[in-house]
Amino acid sequence: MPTPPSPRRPAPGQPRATLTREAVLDAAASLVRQHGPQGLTMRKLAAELGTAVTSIYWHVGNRESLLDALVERTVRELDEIRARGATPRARVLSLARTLRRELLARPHLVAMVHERGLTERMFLSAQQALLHEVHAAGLRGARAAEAVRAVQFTVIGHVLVERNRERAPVQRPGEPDLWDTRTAEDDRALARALARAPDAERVFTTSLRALVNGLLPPGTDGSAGSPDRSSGGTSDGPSDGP
Amino acid sequence: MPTPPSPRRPAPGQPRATLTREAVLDAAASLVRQHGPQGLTMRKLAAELGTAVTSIYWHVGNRESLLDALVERTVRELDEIRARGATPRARVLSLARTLRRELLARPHLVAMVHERGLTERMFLSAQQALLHEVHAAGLRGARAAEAVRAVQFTVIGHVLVERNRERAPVQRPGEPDLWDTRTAEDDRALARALARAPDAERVFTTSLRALVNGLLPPGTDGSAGSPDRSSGGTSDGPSDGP
DNA sequence: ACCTGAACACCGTTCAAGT
DNA sequence: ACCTGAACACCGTTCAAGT
Repeated sequence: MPTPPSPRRPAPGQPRATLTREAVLDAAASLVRQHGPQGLTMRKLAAELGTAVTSIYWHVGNRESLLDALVERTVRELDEIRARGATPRARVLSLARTLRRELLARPHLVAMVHERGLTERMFLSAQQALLHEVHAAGLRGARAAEAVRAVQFTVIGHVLVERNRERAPVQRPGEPDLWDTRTAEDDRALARALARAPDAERVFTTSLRALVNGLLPPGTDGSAGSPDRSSGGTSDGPSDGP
Repeated sequence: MPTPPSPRRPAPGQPRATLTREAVLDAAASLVRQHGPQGLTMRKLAAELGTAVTSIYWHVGNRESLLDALVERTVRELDEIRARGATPRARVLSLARTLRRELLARPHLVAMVHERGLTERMFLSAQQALLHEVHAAGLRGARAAEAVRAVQFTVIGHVLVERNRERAPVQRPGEPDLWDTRTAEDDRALARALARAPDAERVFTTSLRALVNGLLPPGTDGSAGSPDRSSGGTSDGPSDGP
């Protein structure tokens, strides 16, 4: 949310307004977003800010605590996610989609959060919100916990794979034949479903909707619209969607 | 680019014979497993091997392609995962558990695979195997693809969170009260289910079993509710691998 | 074919010294 | 309170020179 409103233009050697900790963090975050943590060197950062390398140390201590501050900021940003929508179902979907978008917007920072063991902390607010909706939909106890986790892991998994495809080597056209021959085993629809590289957001929304339909009990939501699936006797696991 | 030298066999017990590419990779992998990629410096590696820093360059080119080779090796190792068990259900579970174990055994290397966009490639073999079982259980087309992805994402999600807990800051005792007050909302069982830090493997197996029960159509498997496994030991995975 | 030390450019960090 | 350059230890990499 806090965007760079800094009036500073990076003109190396040019005197400017006083250097502030916020300005250092902004410039550092920008470098990390573009080139990852190893693209952030104290000397490049100083050049970007037009100061001496050593000035930075006064404001942020050292490189490690600078990265820590960036991580802290990221956690705080992800913590501000709120649900939107009328029904629990819609609100869960909105949470998942927002989560996905925010994670994809800062992959390097998210990776740094993970390295520092703060992934769960980062998800805490979203987890609480998911929990609230799942509760509102009627789930309790272990069932509710499972549902929250399922959504969370699905988001993580999708983001991971998407992020991976972005930086994947060429492979995109040659990919299908990994699946064709006997791999997909006489099931062409499956082969396509697995090998295709379509609109990632659509795929995400679709499979998440299916998951939510399987997880949440029917009837809490007018928009359910799908014929109820019979699950055998005791089994109550998530079914599919449309 | 330097060509790979002939596969000469170094004396098994002896730490110091002639320097070989394999020996370099082994030592490098060991350093990465212990301290992560940034713990691998060419100079430390040379010290470890008892050679001059520059000798390494003859065998592996440079640091970047050394890391590439490590990644390649990791992908190859994860590619060797095989299913075990009698029923599709059991085989899916065994695949997931083996996958989890192998991923947890080399978190840094897995992260490097991901950075290079090879995550999907690394999962390819497991994905094919999962697909085979899901097919055997009777799923087809998009349903089968969804099931494979669900298992895959669940494994990834669990490994991510587990890994995260390992390196998380203290927080373990203070964690529950994040959930207590109005967070878990009058549902104490839920609060405990979400905040607890119990045997991670058990949690994994339990939620995966639930997922599989929900995904696979009933009737293909007689052992639906069998209370067979209660031992804590890791009993199913093939301990193949280098 | 394999190994070596010297040398270079870059890095994070400290510190005495400035204002 | 803030900023600075010099200096140090460490890094990856190149290269001419050894065997």
